[in-house]
Amino acid sequence: MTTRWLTPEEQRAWRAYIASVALVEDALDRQLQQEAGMPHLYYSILASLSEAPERRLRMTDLAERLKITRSRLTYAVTRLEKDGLVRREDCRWDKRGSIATLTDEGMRVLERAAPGHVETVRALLFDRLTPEQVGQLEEIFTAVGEGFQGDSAHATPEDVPWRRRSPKSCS
Amino acid sequence: MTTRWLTPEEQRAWRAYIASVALVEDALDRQLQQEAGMPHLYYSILASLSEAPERRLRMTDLAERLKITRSRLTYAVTRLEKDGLVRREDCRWDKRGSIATLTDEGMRVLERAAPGHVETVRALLFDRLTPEQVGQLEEIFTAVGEGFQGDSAHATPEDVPWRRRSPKSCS
DNA sequence: CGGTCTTGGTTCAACTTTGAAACAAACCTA
DNA sequence: TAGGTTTGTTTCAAAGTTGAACCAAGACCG
Repeated sequence: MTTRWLTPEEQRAWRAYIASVALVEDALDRQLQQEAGMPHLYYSILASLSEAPERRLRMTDLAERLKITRSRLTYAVTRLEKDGLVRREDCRWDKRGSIATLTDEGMRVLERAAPGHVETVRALLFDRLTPEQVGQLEEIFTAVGEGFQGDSAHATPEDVPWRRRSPKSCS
Repeated sequence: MTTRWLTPEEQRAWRAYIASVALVEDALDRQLQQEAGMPHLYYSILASLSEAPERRLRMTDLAERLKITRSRLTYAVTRLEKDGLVRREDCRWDKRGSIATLTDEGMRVLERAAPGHVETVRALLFDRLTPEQVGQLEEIFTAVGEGFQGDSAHATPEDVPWRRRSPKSCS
């Protein structure tokens, strides 16, 4: 089929999207780097752990929640562990497993950083949207996210290196 | 003021947004890496140049359009130049200036990669949205983008390292 | 059991990004 | 026009990311 180029409307939407997303992520990274000494992803790792039962999560589960590669997570957790914000423990049920646990110190850092982070998210995003737009935002990205369920929906329609595993959380 | 935490709706929207944006960017990067041997940003650089008059743009202008730091752009252009897709020229009007020009080879690479890229953008985003949602998407991110006009709207409300310069395009 | 395949994590090298510092050329301004 | 400031760009080291390769340890199967 001959390429279905973007319509003018789609093009405008795409450009606005690309530009703003980059700006928002950068601003978030800078804000957290300043106030908590870590990039947004690292903050998200702490946040995810804080919400998990016992503040613990297996590496693979954590990687999946955050939609990042295991390799990237390994690197990040190693750093957070050095900073004393996260601790690695062995999984007793599965000796291959490694469990990341949020330390008390990590929890404190997270709690200290949270207000500023939320404030920034508001300033960048929600304060600029109407309540209806917030709803639309959710619907749009929920729909987009669903495109990644099960299949890859991109590049090579085959070879997907990340498959969801069974939910044996081992906690 | 005590922190205005996110409401449940906002929280859902935020999470859907964060997750999907990451997935989309990753998918885009992989697709372009496979088909064109370069990440999305590099493709965008070529695309921006291709639309500029004479396919030339000053580094700073280019950086601004793409919302990236000059340093990041320098690195990227150096790579693209090595690959022969972009050429650097001196600006005659302002000897400090450096102008990036898309080479014919760069144009060819861009044209070869474009169909696949657009197809991916569709598969990931537009094919999953209704026409109304496309409109909403544009409005939402246009609004968000406007938050970055002139002020910094984030982290340190002062020190903004990027100011818009006068539009002497020097072409 | 013994062999094989899969899964959970880490490692490593190549690449990219970041932010501060360094430069050099324009621009004032007294 | 000398001296100081701003602007355009690059450089450099530290930090982060990527993807392939590797190493166990579970799971399966005959």
